[in-house]
Amino acid sequence: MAEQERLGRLSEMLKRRGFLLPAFEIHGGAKGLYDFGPVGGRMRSRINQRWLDHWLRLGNVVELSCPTVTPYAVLEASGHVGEFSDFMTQCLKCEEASRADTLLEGHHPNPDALKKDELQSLLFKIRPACPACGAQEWSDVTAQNLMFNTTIGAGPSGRQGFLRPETAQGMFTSYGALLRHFRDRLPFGAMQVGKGYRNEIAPRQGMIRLREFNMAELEYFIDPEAPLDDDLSSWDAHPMVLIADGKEPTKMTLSDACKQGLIRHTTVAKFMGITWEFLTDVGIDPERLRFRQHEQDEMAHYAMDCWDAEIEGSYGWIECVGIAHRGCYDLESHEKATGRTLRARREFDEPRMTEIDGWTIDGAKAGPAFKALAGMVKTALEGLPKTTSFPLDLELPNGETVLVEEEHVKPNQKTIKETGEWYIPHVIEPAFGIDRIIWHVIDHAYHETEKKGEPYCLMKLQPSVAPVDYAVFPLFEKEGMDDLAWDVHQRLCRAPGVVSMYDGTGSIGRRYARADEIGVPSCITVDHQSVKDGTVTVRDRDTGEQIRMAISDLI
RNA sequence: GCGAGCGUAGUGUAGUGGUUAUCACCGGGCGUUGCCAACGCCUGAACCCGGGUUCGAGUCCCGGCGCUCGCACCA
Repeated sequence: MAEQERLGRLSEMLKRRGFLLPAFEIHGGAKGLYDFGPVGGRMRSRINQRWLDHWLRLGNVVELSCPTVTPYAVLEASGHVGEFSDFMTQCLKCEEASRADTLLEGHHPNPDALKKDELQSLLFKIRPACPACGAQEWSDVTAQNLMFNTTIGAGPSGRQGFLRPETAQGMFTSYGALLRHFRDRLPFGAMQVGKGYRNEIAPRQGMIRLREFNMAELEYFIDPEAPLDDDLSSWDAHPMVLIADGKEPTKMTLSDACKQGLIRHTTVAKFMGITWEFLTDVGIDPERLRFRQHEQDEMAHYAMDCWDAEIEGSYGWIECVGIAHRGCYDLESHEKATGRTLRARREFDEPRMTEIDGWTIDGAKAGPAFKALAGMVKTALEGLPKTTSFPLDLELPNGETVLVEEEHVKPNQKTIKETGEWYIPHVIEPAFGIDRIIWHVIDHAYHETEKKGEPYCLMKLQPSVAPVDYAVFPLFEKEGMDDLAWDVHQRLCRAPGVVSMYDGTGSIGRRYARADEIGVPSCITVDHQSVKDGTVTVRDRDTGEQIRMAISDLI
């Protein structure tokens, strides 16, 4: 209850001070869409930048920026067209909407795989009871797609497309360029921060479920046969709360979790470590951070392992990051759909020699004799041992039998040398919900205290993500203090990456309070002495302590 | 999507059919003070949108949009 009230006060402040605002409000608002306001906008871009910098440290990761408008074929290949469509039906009595496949569970081995008309006819045949009212009459099945539809181009030549539901697909489809860039050497990664779109049926809980959201994803391509030797020692000092596959939470190091086989791949563990580092770096309380492994039936069918970073805040434990070992699913899907090769080459330590000593066809004779079947004959023949004698009745895979004469064949004797092989890389994907992370950074930074018996609000943001670095105040807007303060402000604004805010209205205490509320780490005050000797006071947000320093030493 | 509740200045609110829509914080100006939401004076700003009932609607009715919660959905 108290938690609810705190959430109310926090939301009110975020709106009032311009962190987060409902979008398009003067037109009545739009569900699931938010503005980052004059204060939140800066914070968002800082967190995005921080995220990119953090992963760039890996040294083999590049940043991409792919379109949000995505052709139908791309998302069909990725499985999103199928996966993100729900077939809905409505109870004719109580109008409750249900998923057709859910209603038919138990009446079909895999209703999820059925097409629309198959679901429709099965639904009308089985007539399952409505979970809400028990009636058995259902409307026609309609497709509800969670992706935003759009048309690329105008008129009849327009192609169907979607706004992307994740940034990942653009990185998979750029695989060729990435492989070239990294000179054919794995592992490597591509990442991007950007918008994703999901036409949620019921967006809820403020920033937690949005229709347009900020996401940051890394696709890290690895050789599945490479040794699992990622160095996890830098996190040995930080045991983390892990919930493995439905088990009880335990606190242990990533190294131990790998040794016990809870985390199935050391790169997944390493990314969990980097994720932990990033989240705590931007201000997430490590005590309210845990990793939960997806249970087998919860995981996408192709995924080999998946760990979510969950953060506790005003809405309970919320999944904010997913670290998934996706196997070769994505590249393989795009390969199948396009016929393009999306592979990497692995050289063998020693060339592999294969001795072949058997039979093959003599093309000049066998070709005219078997015509269309010649290819099949060749394959079948090459499978036969050296000891085979001809003529021979050879049974082909299609059931036909052909008579192979001695003149149709010749010995096949050769040595094949292979120096390596092509394989489809596996992908480990950390996917961050930036909005959810920003929400929790704010939630964890928001402190309600008292000052002289009055409620006082302090946003203890990490300086690296605070929306404003410095607030500059003239103690009073006269006697040259205003001009000097404005000069200091200008000087700070000209420094690269520094955000300064000038505030000359209200009492000095009020201005400190306003700065504290949006988490400005340092307040600079220009007073009478400043005008005489060029020094100012610098106040620390969290301690309130002030030191005096020369303006020239500020930056 | 269904059900319930709600929608009034920047924020939080009062207002059960009848003057110029309440109060507080808030914002701005001037002055006093001169380092932690100070004081005085002045001042700014709202009934979500559309329709209906009525002599008269912030208030009642209908529809839309939005918010919160529950169910369902979703990661």
